[in-house]
This record gives sequence, structure tokens and C-alpha cells, in this order.
Amino acid sequence: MSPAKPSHRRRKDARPQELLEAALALFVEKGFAATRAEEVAARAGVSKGTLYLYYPSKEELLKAVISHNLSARIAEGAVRAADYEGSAASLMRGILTDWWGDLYDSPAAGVFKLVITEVRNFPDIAEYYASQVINPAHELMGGIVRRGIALGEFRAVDVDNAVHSLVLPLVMICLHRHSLGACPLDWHLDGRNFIAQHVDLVLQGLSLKAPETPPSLPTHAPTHPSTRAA
Amino acid sequence: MSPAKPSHRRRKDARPQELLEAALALFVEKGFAATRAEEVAARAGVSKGTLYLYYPSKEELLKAVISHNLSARIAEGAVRAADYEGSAASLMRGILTDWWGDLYDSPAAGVFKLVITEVRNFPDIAEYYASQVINPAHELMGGIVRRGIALGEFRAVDVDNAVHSLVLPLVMICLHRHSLGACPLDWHLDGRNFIAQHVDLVLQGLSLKAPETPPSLPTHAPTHPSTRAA
Amino acid sequence: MSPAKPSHRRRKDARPQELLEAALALFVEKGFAATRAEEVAARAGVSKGTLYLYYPSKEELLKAVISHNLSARIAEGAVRAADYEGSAASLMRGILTDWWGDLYDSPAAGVFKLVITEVRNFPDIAEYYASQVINPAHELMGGIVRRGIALGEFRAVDVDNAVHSLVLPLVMICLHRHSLGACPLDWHLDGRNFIAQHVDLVLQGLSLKAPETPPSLPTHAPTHPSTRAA
Amino acid sequence: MSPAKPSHRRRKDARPQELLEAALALFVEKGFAATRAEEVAARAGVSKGTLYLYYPSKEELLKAVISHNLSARIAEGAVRAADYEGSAASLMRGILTDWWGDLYDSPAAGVFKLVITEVRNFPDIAEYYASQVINPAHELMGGIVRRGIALGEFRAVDVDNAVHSLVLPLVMICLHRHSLGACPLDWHLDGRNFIAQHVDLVLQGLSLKAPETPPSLPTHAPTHPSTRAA
DNA sequence: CATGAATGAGACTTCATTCAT
DNA sequence: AATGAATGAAGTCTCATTCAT
Repeated sequence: MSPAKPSHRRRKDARPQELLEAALALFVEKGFAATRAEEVAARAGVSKGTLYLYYPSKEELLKAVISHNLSARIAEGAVRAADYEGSAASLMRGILTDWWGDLYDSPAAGVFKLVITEVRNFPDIAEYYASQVINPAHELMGGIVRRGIALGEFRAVDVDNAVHSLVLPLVMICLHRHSLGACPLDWHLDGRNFIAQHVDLVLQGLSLKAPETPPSLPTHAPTHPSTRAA
Repeated sequence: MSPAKPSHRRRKDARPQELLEAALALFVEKGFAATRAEEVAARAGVSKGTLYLYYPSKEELLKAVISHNLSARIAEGAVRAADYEGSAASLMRGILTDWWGDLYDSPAAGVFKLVITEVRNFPDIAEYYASQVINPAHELMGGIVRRGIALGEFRAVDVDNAVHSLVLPLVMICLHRHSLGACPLDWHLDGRNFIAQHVDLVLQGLSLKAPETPPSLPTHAPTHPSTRAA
Repeated sequence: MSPAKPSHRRRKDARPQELLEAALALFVEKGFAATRAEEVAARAGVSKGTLYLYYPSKEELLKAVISHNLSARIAEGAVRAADYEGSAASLMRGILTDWWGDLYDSPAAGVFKLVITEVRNFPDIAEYYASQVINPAHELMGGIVRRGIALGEFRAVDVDNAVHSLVLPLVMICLHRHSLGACPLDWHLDGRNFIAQHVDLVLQGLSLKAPETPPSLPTHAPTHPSTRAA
Repeated sequence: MSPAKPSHRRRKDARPQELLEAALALFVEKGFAATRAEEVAARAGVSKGTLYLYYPSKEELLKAVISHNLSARIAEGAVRAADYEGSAASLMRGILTDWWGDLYDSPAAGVFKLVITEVRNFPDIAEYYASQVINPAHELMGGIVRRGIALGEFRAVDVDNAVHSLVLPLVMICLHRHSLGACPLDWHLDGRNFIAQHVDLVLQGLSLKAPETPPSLPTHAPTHPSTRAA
């Protein structure tokens, strides 16, 4: 009846999730090798031994962290794209702005850093990540670009490269947020602002038409020296 | 005794450089924490003790690796830009294609991964890297973009964001080359090909003019499923 | 509620015995230190916590295992000897063949291994075992030998040594059964066959008379290479 | 020049042997699982880390201990038997009294306890021990018994069983010395005395002739209650 | 200068034991 | 009574660093 004192049982159910969150934060911050298992446990509010009740080793915990933070989001974007009926450009803009914007602000963005950092030490991760994340996401984006070309909206560019031009900077700002961006420097990157303008810029590059003239002014203070990244 | 025996003398002088190269390769491949000092020494062909003759600790070795691999290249690009007399677009294309292309193919590209991975554990790196690498490079690129806008070649976009749109994917493919790209998967990224097309695409997005029609065909096999990155 | 539900009641009463059996088997197989309390519980079909309801610690469980498996058998042999009226040799033969033969085939034989293995870590065991097992058993055997000497049946050998000559090999095959004998090798020891012939051989050595001639043939296939022990 | 201060080099050569001796003593005393690696190192006068310079794991150390303490002695006995020219009985008496007597007094006697104790946890040991120790030793003894039978010195008993009757008690007193025999009790076993009388007794049992009469008196204080074992 | 044996702090992992349910 | 989640002391093994040779 009382909402307080989570029961023995309730705690047990929540543990894996709590441990995963703690592990994600610490692995992303300090790296896998430099994070002690005990730190993860402490951050999740349990003792060292409890961690091993749920994950048989630090390495298995890493793998769980990576797969857990990807499963949900991937499908979401695909659904959105499938339902869409507008232009390729507006769909692309919508997905990159909203879906990626949310990802950028969520802890899951740290997984990019984790994968980049650890994939060579744990080759299992490579195959998993390629097949479960990169391929689906790339197919999704590539499909939109191809649709735009087919409909005469985009130039007939190389699709894979175009997708990379669109997406790699967004991956990069996720990395940045969890590396240099987390350090106390005198400048920072406004991720969502960058996403919007980056997508505009590349979509303009893909477009068959000349830009509207006169071009709109930038939406934020122009060229202040304190806004650069990576 | 004799002034000769150059092999021995030369080796001694070359030691720091050899250790730096070994350390770069290993730190990039496995991460700083997961690389053993003895491995670095072995790869450089010396014993564990010798490493400590040249660098007082593993951490100092890391810092030396990072600063060593940046000093030279930065200035180089600046010189080139200062001398240039053509259009902003062609200067940008030249720098990004040649200078970045060479960087991409050199071991120094690994420093990006190293910095991303280790900044948060070694805050000294952040300030050094921001002031010695990011700022100069960003200023260089930003200057070119500003020149293009001033000359009526580019639209009046936000300069910082535009620089990021141009540069972040190039950083990203450097990271990729030393993480997923180094794993045995069934697809790979052609970095120099991507660079060329990416720069074209973004410069087109910056341009005030409509693209030439009909658009040129992609310069390589179109949309082969085995070319994606991230 | 009802006095029935015997299965539940019986289980409860049987618990200590079941735990003792499980512990004996596991301690003998893997050693005390290498056996986990939870394994014992699992083999007895209860949970880890239940074990501690019956025995306050793993060490107490060990002591219970040792004392439990000795109490009954010791007295049994003494009774038998006291009642006997035949020759010393036939009494000895009977006891060693039947009583030891049964012991050899029972799980209690493992206690020898357990004691040998663990006495030095748990000095309590030494005194208990010496006074409760070795001394009574040795007295029993020694008495028979002495009777045989007194009756002119045996030579006037050193009684203690003779008892050891008779008994130590039987202890040894019990140890063997639970160590090397339990490993998958290409030969095995036929314990009861050995006991019979060993007792004959030593009793012949004790005897004042020359062996019957011609000597009887061995009772099983002679000198087959697959019968050796320890 | 000075005999003291063993050089860096000399120490290194001696380390494996020192570690093996320390490990043998401790594994025999406390059991493998209950001995901490650091204890072994400390007894050998080195630090924890040094142990791992010479043996890659505690388990490999165990295997080295077992194999090291067997190689030499086995061959020795065989040579002795091959050269011998006297009667089977005197050869057997000589080997068991001298060779086994020395073994009994040496630390290597502890290996029996170690093997008995650990063989089920490390199946590798079983095969090694069976083929390298038991088989050669059994063949050696069996050969002597067979020679005795062939020469009309012994009765035509089952050879394997006879060997066991001779040898198992000797194995047993080795075990005893390192288990109960090492505990502070009020009685002890005189191993060499027992060996001599045991061999006499069994050889008499094997003999075709009646014992000399009157039988010789026991060679030590008769039937003192403080001489019994296991 | 160079080596590599030695060290010992520290990391991962296990498991006897406790206790809320 | 019975359970099994939780704990933390303790054990195995690693590796950065030192120093005698």
C-alpha cells in the first residue's frame, strides 16, 4: 500500500537496468578498462558482489550496455520513416532533427564513444554493432535519399557517401559531448542548433535548385569565437 | 671511441621517436589503460626499463604522443592557406582533399581516437588540444569560409557550423579507420573517395549558384551495399 | 494443521541426514575448501539458507560429516569380535572381508580421504578421530592378533606392526576408490578381491606353518595388466 | 669471490626450485585450495608477483610440483633392480627398505597426499600419475615377484595383488606422516621400523617355506599402546 | 645506457554468511 | 521453516614502476 520501501522483489527487477545505467555512464566517462567494477556497483547503489549476481563479468556487462541502448531506438526511426508521406527533404530533416536530437541529449549517445573505444578489444561488438545498428540505420537514410533522387528532388549523387555526409557529423557531436565537450573549456557546442543547420546545408547541397535569395541570416549570434567543436 | 658505429648512436637518438610511434599505435588500437608499458617497449624493440629512461611514466608518454603528432601538421596547413590566391571553394577543396587525405592515411589520424578516448581521464589534454589543435584549425577553416562569403562565393551561413559540417565527417572517418574500420567486417569505407564527394556536396550547399545540370554521375560504383561507415 | 502431510514432516526430519550425505559426497570428491556451501545445499535439494538452519557453518558441517559416519560402524565390529569363538585367523578373515568389504562399498569409505585431507586444517578432528576410530579399531585388531599368538596360531610378531600390515592396505583402497579410482583410466582395482587375497597373504605370513603345497592358483585371471592401484 | 650475496642471476636460476619446495610443503600441509599463492611466495622468500614470473597460475604450479617430485626417483629404483643379482626376496627387501625408506623421510613423500587429494579436481594429474608413477613402479615390483615365483622362491600368488599388499601400506604411511602423523597426538608411527617388519611379514607370506622356529622376537619394545597409525 | 628480475598496490571475481521476506 | 538477494572479506592474478647488475 505504501508507495515507499521498494520490496525485495521490486529491487531485484530493477537492478539490471540500474546497473546498466551506471555502467553506461562510467564506461563512457572513463573508458571500460579504467572503470572498476566496484565503481559501477557503487553508482548503482549496490555492493560489488551484487553486480556479479546480474552479470557474470565486467565484459558481459559491457556487451549488455551496448546492446541494451540500441535495441529500442533503432526500430522507432524506421517506423517513422515508413509512415511518412511528405518530401524526402522534410522527412530527412524531421528524422535527423527530432530523432537524432533526442538521442544526442540522452545517455545512449555515449554508446558511440563506447563502441569506437572498445570495438577493437572486443571483436564480438563489431559484428553486433554493424548488423544491428549501422546497417539498419544506413538503410533507412539511404532509402530516403534514393527516394529523393527518384522523385527528382535530389541530385543523383552517390547515396552512401551522401548518407555519410549527413550522419557522420551527428555521430561526431555525440562523441564530442562525452569527450572534449564534457571538459571545462571556455566554449561549447550547441548540438541541436548545429544539427538543424547542418541538415539544411547538406540538403541544400543535394538539392537541384539554387538557394533562395537572399539567404536567411543565421539563427544565432554569428561567428562568435566560442562556438567550435572537436 | 671511434666516431663511427653510427647504428648504435643513431638508435639512441631515434629511441624517443620509435617509442612514440609504438605507443601511438598501441594506445590507438587498445586504449591507454589496456596497453601495457611493456608492450610499448617491445614494439619499439627495447626493454621495459628503457622506456622509463625516456619517459618518466606511462601517462607522460601519452601526453608526448598526443602533442608530438600534432605540432608539425597544423602549421603546414596554415602556410598553404596563407599563400593561396584562388577561390575559397578551391582552396577549401584543396586543403581538405590533400592535407586531410594525407592525415587520414597517416598514423597521426589515430590521435583523434586517442584524444576522444582519454581526455576525460587526463584533463591536461583537453586544454592543450583545444588551444593547439582545434582553435588553430578552426580559425583556418573559418577564415576561408568567411573569405568565400565576403567575396560573394558562399551564402552567408553560420561560419562555425559550416566549418563543423565540413570537418566533423573527416574527423569521423579518421576515428572509424582506427575502430570499426579496423575490424574484419564485410564492408569498408573508401576514405579519400568520401572526402572528395563530401567536400563537393557541402561546398555545393554553401554555393549561391544552382548545381550544373545534368548533375554528374557519381565517380565510383553507385550505391554498392558494402560502403557505409560510422 | 492435520497431523498428516507426512511428506513434509518427514522431509524436515530427514534434512540433517540428507545434508550430511550431500556434504560427504562433495567434500570427498572435491575437498572441503573447494566445495561451496551452495553446492551442498543444492545436492540435498534445499536452498543455501536452509543449510545454515541446520549447521552453523561449513566447518561444523564438516565435523558433523566425519563423526556421523563413524559412530555406528565401529561398535558393530567390536560386538562381532567379542562373540566369536573360532580361530584368530578365521575371525580376522571374517572381519576384514565382511566388515571392511561393506565399508569399502559404502559412502562412508570416503571419510578416510576426508580425514587425511583435512586433519591438519582442523586439529579438532585429529583427536576425535584418533580416540573414536583408530584406537578402538586398532585395539580390536590387536586383540585378535594377540589371541592368535597366545594360542600358538601366529608367530610372536610385533602386534602393532602386524595390525598395520593387515589394515593399512584396506584403508588405502578406500582412499583409492575416491581419488584415482574415480578417474577415467583404463584400469581399475577390484577391492573385494584384493581384500581376500591380502588377508590370506598376511595371515600366511603370520602363520607358524608352511603353506599348503601345491599352492592354490590365484582366484582370478593371473597378472592381468589392468589391475593395479595407488 | 665472496661466497655470499647470490648474484641476480644465481637467484633467478634457483627460484623455480625454491618455489616448488615451498609449494610442496604448503600444498601438502593445507591442501591446494586452502593455500594462498602469497603464502607460497612468502615461504620461498619472494613476493606474490615473483611467483607468477615463474608459474603462470596456481594450478600450473601444482602440476609442476607433482611432476618435479617424481621424475628422478622413479628411474633410480629401476636401475637398482636391473643390476641386482641376489634372490627376489632380498632385492625386494632392499628396495622397499632403502628406496622407500628414503622417500618416506623426504618431502617428496607428500606428493602422495597431494595426488590423492587433488586428482579429482585436476584430471590431467590422473593420467600423468598413472603412466609416470604407478605403472613403472608397479611393473618394477611385479617383475621381482614374478622372478621369485619363477625361481621357486615364492608361491604362485596373484602378482598384482601381492604387489599391492607390499606397497600400499608404504604409500599409506607416507600419507599418514603428512596428515594425522603431523598432528600433536600422544603416539606416533616409526615408519622405517614398520617398513622392515611389514616387508618381512609379507615376504614370509609369499615364501614356500615355513618360518624359522622359534620365531625371532620383535625388534623393538613389544606392543606398546603408543604405536599405531591411520 | 640498457636490461629484466622483483615488487606490491590494486583489479576482478568468488563465496561463506546474513537477513528481509 | 525456507528462500535467495545482498554483502564484503579474501583470493587470484596483473602490471606500472624500481633498481641491481
